[in-house]
Amino acid sequence: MKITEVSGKCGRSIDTIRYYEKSGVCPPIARAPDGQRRFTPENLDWFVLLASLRNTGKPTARMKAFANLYRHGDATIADRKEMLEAHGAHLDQQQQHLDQCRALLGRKIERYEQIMEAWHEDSYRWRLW
Amino acid sequence: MKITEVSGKCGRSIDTIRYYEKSGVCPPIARAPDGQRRFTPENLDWFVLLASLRNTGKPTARMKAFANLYRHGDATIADRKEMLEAHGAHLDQQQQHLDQCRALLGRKIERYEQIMEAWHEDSYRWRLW
DNA sequence: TAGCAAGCTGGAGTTGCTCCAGCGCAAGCG
DNA sequence: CGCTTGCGCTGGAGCAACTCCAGCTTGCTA
Repeated sequence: MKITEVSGKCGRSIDTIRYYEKSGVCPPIARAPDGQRRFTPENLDWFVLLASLRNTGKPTARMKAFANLYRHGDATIADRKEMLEAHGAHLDQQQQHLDQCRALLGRKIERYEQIMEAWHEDSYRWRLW
Repeated sequence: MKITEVSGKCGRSIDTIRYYEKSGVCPPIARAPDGQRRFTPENLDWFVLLASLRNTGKPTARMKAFANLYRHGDATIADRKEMLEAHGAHLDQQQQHLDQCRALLGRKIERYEQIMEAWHEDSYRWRLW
């Protein structure tokens, strides 16, 4: 698989994918004889997970730690499970932020609507004089 | 109100609040004679909104645009409402990311649990030989 | 009156991208 | 056969949004 395909499937830019390799957030990618990257399906899986975790705010440093455990095989599964569960808690926090923001936005928009309605009422025109 | 109080109430660091003023994301804050910032309740409101929008990924550039409209009074209310509604759409997208990530995490954790259970079964011990 | 907490400023450092110039290679086309 | 076009590569600069720090002032308190 070439880089544009991976980019399309995981939803990150080509530059970002190269950056991930450079900074060690993913294992080194195999190269064709001319130096182009050739991704395995397993590589793709990794980028899909990576993208989803980054979408929800996991720092790449923690992803590196995760990648490190992964390299050491099944013995680290308990640790990895713990890391994913920790991210689950983070998701809950983000959900709160989302809900709070929605509520705040709702109130603001409602207030704006009230003001705009008032523009079309006599009471408002009176106040102008 | 002093800066620590605002920091506590809007959930951003003191440095971040100063940075927001420096970069024009909020109106200039009044100063006490000795140069310390003194925040009005309206200032606080602004930071609370700002924090909520930043928590959910609104870029500060758009916040500056919003601040600009705000400075021009009620005539810009329709535009401001539109901006907030646009952010609402962004929230929905984030919600999708969250849900997708939760699903992915759930699948991964489930698989880890299966592997860990297998460690305690004879079938696994057999495979070792 | 000394010491400590809380504030200030300017500036450097960090994270996570993003963009760009300049190059190689391979395919298609006139 | 040479030429253009497209895709890929690298190294390095630039950027957003913080974050941290040194070095200073001011105010309270023991």
